[in-house]
Amino acid sequence: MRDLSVCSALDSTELANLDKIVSRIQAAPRQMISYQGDPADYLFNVTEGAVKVYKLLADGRRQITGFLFRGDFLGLAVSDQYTYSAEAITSVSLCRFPRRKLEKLIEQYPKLEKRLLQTASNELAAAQDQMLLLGRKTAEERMATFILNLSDRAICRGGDSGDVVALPMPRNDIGDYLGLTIETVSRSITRLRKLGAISLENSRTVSIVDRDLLLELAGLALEDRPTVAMSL
Amino acid sequence: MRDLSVCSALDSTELANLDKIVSRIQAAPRQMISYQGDPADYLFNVTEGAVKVYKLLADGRRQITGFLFRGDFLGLAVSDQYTYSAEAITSVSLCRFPRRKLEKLIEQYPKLEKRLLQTASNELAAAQDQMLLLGRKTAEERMATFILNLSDRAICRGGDSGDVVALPMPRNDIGDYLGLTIETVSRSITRLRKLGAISLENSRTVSIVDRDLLLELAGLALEDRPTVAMSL
DNA sequence: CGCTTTTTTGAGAACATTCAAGGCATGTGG
DNA sequence: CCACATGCCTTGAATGTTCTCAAAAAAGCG
Repeated sequence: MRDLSVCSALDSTELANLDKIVSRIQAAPRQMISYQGDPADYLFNVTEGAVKVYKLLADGRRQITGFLFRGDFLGLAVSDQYTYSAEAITSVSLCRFPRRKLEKLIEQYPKLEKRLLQTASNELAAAQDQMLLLGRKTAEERMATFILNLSDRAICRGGDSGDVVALPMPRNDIGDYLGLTIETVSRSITRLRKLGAISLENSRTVSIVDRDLLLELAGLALEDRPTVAMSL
Repeated sequence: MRDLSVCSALDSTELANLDKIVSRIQAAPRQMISYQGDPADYLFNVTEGAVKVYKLLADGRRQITGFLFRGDFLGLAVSDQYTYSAEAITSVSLCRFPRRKLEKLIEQYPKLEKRLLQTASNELAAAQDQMLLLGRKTAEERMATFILNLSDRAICRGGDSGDVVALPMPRNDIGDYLGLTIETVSRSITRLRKLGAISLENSRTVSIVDRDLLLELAGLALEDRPTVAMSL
C-alpha cells in the first residue's frame, strides 16, 4: 500500500505552513523534472500523471528505477545532487518543495519526518523486490510482475478493480525498467496474451484476464505464496 | 559514505537509554538472523563480521539484496513481517533492538529518527545503483563494480588503503548478489585478472592492481565520470 | 592424508539481444 | 480526402552472452 502523499500526516495548521513553501508545477510529456548531477534543490510530489525516474551509464545505457503516479514522492536523497533524472511521461502536475525550507519544517514537525521514513522504507522494500526481479526473473516473469504491480498501485490510488491496467509509458521505457530490450518486452506481452493471462485493448491498455495465472507466471516470491489449507 | 552506527547521533544519556533495550548477539557462520515471513520483532546493527540479506522465489531462486558489515543497519521496514532473510557469513556480532521499544525511544529522540531516515536514504541510493547494475551491466562490469564497492566500504570503515579487498562470501553468494551464476562470477574474476585490473592473493582476497582500469571496466555511471580538464 | 567443499575451466544449450523488416496508428501537407 | 512521413509496436532470423551440465583443480578440515 502506497502513501497517497507526504502531507497526509499533518493537521490543517501544519498543512497551511507546508502550503506556504510549495509551488504547483506542470510538466508536458518528455519534459525533464530533474537532471542526474544537478543540485538537488527541490523535492516533488506527483499530483497527476506519470513520471519516470532513471539512471544513465556513460555510454547511454539507461535503467529506469521507478515510475511515479499520483501521490508518489520524488527526491529522497542524502546527496546534495540528484543521483537520477526524472522526466514526465504524460502531462504531469507536481507539488515542488524547496529542500532547505522543507528541512526546516521537518525540524518543527516530527510527524513529517516519520512520514518520510515510512515513504523511504516503502521505496526500499519496492527496490528490493525490483532487485529480485532484475537479478533472477525471466523476461516473462518480469512482464507479468510489472503488470500486477501497476494494477495493485492503480487499486491503491482508488477507483476501479484494477483489471484494466493503463501503460502510459512506451515499450522502450518498460524495457529500461525491466532490464530488457523493447523487442523482448513486446514478445513477453505476446506470450502472456497467448497464454490467456492478459488481453490488449490497445498497445497502452492491458486487461487482466486471469489474475491467478498471471500471479503464477510472475514467479511468486516466498512471502507471496498463497497459504494452502492443510488437508487432513 | 556509510554511517558507522545508528547510535552515532546520540549523546551519552540517550545512549544509556538505548543501551537498556539492546542485546548483544553472536551468530556463527551460516546461522540465520531473521527469516523472510517471520514477525519483524527486532532490528539489528552489525558490530562485527559479514551478513547477507536475501529474498527467495518460491522455486528457490535467490537474490541477495545486500551484504552488511561493521556498522551496517538491518531491519528498516514498514511491514510487521520481514520481507527478507538474513544469515551470517562469518562469525558475527550484532546489537539487537526490540522493535516496539525502539519505536518508543524514537518518539523521545527525534535525532534517532533523523538518523534512520539518513540510513534509509543511503540504502535507497545504493539499491538504485544495484538496479542499474542488475538491469544494464555486463557480467564483467558487475564484478568490477562489486569489487570497487567493497573496497570503498572497507575504506569507509577505516583502516587500510582499500587496495586489498576481502571477499568473505563464497562465489555462490556473489552470484546471487550480482544476478549471475557462480561460474560466470568465476570467469569474470579471471577476465579482470587477465586484463591486469586485479590480482588474487587467494580465492577470498582480491588486490586492486589498477584502480583506474577497474573503474573503467565497471561501466561508469554518468555522475561517476571523471571531469576532464578542458584543453583549450 | 583423505575427505568434503569451493573454485575454476570447458563444451554445448538457451534465453535474450541484435539486426532487419513489416504493420499500424497518428499527423501533416498536397 | 488521400498520400506520405513519422513514431511506435510487433514479428522473424541470426547472433551472442550467460547459463547449464560436467569435470578437474584447489582449498579447507578433520
